[in-house]
Amino acid sequence: MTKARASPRPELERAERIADRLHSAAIHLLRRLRKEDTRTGLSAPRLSALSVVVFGGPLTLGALAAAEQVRPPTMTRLVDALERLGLVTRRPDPEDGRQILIEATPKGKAVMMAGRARRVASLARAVARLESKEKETIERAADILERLAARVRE
Amino acid sequence: MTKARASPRPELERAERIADRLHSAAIHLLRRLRKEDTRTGLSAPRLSALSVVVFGGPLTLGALAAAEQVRPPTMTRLVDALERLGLVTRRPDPEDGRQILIEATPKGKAVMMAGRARRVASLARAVARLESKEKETIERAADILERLAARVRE
DNA sequence: ACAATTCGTTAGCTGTGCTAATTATTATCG
DNA sequence: CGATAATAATTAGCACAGCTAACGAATTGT
Repeated sequence: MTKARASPRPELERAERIADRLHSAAIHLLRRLRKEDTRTGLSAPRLSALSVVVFGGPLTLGALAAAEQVRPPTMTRLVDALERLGLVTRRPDPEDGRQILIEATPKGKAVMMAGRARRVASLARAVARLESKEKETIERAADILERLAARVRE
Repeated sequence: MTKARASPRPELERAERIADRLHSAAIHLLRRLRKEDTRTGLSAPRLSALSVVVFGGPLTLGALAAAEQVRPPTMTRLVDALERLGLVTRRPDPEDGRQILIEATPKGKAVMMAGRARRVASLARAVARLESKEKETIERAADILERLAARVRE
């Protein structure tokens, strides 16, 4: 705030304009990538949950539900489906009989990697076609967006 | 860049790394913003369809379905719901009896604007807290992301 | 004029999200 | 130690969103 006289409004409006476009861009981007995900034979929520299990090691159902920002009953059914498909296993937690530990099977890891590769590849091809200056911009932007997401409150 | 000797692989890997992080950032961002949307009393698909109707003037059901990348039966039910809520109207196309024209009511416009304002505002508050250099980066990134989304093929 | 196409709807399925209630286990406290 | 409270996962039952297939009404083309 230096010389700007009627400062608050224009600055907020600019932030709103940016916010609006970011929102729209994020929607369009994910809409395209979701189609790639379906080729794993897994829906988006299942693939996403599997991803957490694969990379996040064995974890309890509650922890997985929290990570996926979903209620436990929803996660119970997602895990049911993944277990039927032989992608994860349930096993009792040796230290707490109320909990279960969910872990990825080798098949689960393989499916996950293949799916991720496909999805990322289609976006990566588009990214690779950008000018190198643009590439730098969105590389920095990716970081900023993560921090932004974490800070969006209420 | 420049001095890289084994060029093709590293360049692709870099694109993949960027793609992966963009994907993740977009997911997290939208996950947060979706919560804001629910405060309109409308689900995300309904709000999104309403947005197209409000800003895209009267349009046919087929056109709306295409815009939302959804099949006609799905759109029929979304429009049913929006119509029951008094947010849009159906009226026959005077030039083609097979088609209908969907238009936003004043109430629909008001709800849309209020919802958009809330959603954008929460993101805008986070954006406004960024350093001005970061703001510039994501402003440029928003454009690039849109073009990126349009170019993701296959 | 009649056959083919197009548009929207209906019917019926799968999947994902929720809350409320149940069951089993662990923690707490008197 | 034992009764009670709290916690973890599940089950039951609801709403909504996506799909394909099938259908009726209207338009287009020959």
